[in-house]
Amino acid sequence: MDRETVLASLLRRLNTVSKLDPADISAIRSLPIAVRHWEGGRAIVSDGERPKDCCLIIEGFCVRSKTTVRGGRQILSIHIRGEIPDLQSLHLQTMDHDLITLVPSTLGFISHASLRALTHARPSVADALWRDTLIDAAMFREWIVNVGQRPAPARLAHVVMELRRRLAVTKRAEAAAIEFPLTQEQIGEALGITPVHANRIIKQLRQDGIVDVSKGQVQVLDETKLAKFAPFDDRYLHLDPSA
Amino acid sequence: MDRETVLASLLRRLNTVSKLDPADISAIRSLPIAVRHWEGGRAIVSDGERPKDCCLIIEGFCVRSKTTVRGGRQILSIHIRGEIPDLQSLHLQTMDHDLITLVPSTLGFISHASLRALTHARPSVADALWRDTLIDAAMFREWIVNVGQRPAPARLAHVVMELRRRLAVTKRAEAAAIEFPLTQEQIGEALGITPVHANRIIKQLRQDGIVDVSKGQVQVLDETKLAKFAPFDDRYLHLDPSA
DNA sequence: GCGCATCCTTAACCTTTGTTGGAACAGGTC
DNA sequence: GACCTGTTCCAACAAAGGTTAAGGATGCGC
Repeated sequence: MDRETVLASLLRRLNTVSKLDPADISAIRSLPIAVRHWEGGRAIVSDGERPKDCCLIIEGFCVRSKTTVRGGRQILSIHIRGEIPDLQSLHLQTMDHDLITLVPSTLGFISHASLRALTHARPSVADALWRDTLIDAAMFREWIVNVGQRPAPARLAHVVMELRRRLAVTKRAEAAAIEFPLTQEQIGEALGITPVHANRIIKQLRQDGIVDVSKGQVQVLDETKLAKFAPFDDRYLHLDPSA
Repeated sequence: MDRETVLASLLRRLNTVSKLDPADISAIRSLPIAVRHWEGGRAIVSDGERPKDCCLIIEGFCVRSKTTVRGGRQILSIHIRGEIPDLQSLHLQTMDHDLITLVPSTLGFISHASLRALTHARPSVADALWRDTLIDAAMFREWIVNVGQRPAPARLAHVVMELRRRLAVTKRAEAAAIEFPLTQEQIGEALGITPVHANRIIKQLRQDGIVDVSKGQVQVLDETKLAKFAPFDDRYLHLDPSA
């Protein structure tokens, strides 16, 4: 994997979310990044561990999740390329959840040491990364609303809308279909429902002609119906650095 | 309200959560803080606003919440004294949720300008505040698990356990009772259930001799039963700066 | 003391979601 | 081809939680 591509995916994300000046960008460009490939369905870091680096997703999909004592698993967020899903470990040394690949992925590891040196040398880069973790928190807030307030079918539709909006930034959301590499069991874990019920609502959304969730992707069947069924306001994603 | 008391509540929180050296502490001490009193049930900042300062809770209780288009309200977190519930607005200019007092409260407002100057001058203070916002996110993650995975009675017990643990840090959790100034409707909004159902589970927990939620407080009826009913691991609160 | 508003409480009924168990299908391996 | 394993799909029944409606308590203002 060529270093220019790696940096491009990182910088695209940071640039859409914050304003970076040329000096910041060149400082980020000189960050050492160790590229590694990862199988699908494998933990990158697990609950209780103390990682020594942060993980940039160069290509692929990851989820973060927590497991309860009763064995239930809750998916907390879905991550796409360009994101650093465990940036929080920079200041929260011990993981309180798992980070897992959904599909075979290319990852870039950046040591805490080099990140800390960078943030201390350049407060404006610290601000950008800080902001990134705050957007993470904003997405968790919306996820709470999703699980707490919406009926199951609307929950699924909302997750689809969000992922679609985020993929659009990376220029990879084709008009009507997006990648969605979750099994029905994982969809259940994301929405706080059983896999059986996940299957029911997927069927229902398909029959109602709204979206078709299958084979690792989502086909939007009717844009208008979807927008009506799951009203989506992307403000919480804070994609505009000046707003 | 005497300035020393104000600083004490802020520093206690930051000190239990991060390691601050004497120079950091004295820099924080010189932060300008405008103290104001607020009625109960009133918004401090609302969704869509662009506040110019952050709000320290000196005395009282606040919640953060989001309202859906269908009118449902979801409480996202409960905040106690010493906390800065909208620290995130430092880098996320536009609020994506509301911050509301539950009871008459004393608040300290600290301008974004002075906080930004401080974090840029002292990277270690920036790290401490950054860490604080990351703990915020960790609490949201646990809140997602609570709403997504646990049956309603266990959800309530978990919220009680968490608040109890956090109040203990401020030395105000008496052995068997804690302040819990939420109406049953608000409890429902926190747990993602209707007020009627909130009433049902409160009754059940009381009858089962676990906790008694009433009159703005929670009485723990049986410590052992509670611990068994709602196993609680406080790791996600990241109260130990070195862990 | 009366009236008003807010909160707590309960009951009956209905809808959504969970549980159990099993069939059908695909991809991979021997 | 036969045999895995993981996934999708489905049906019947049970449990949790939502809805509606209404009565009782409590505190506050007048």
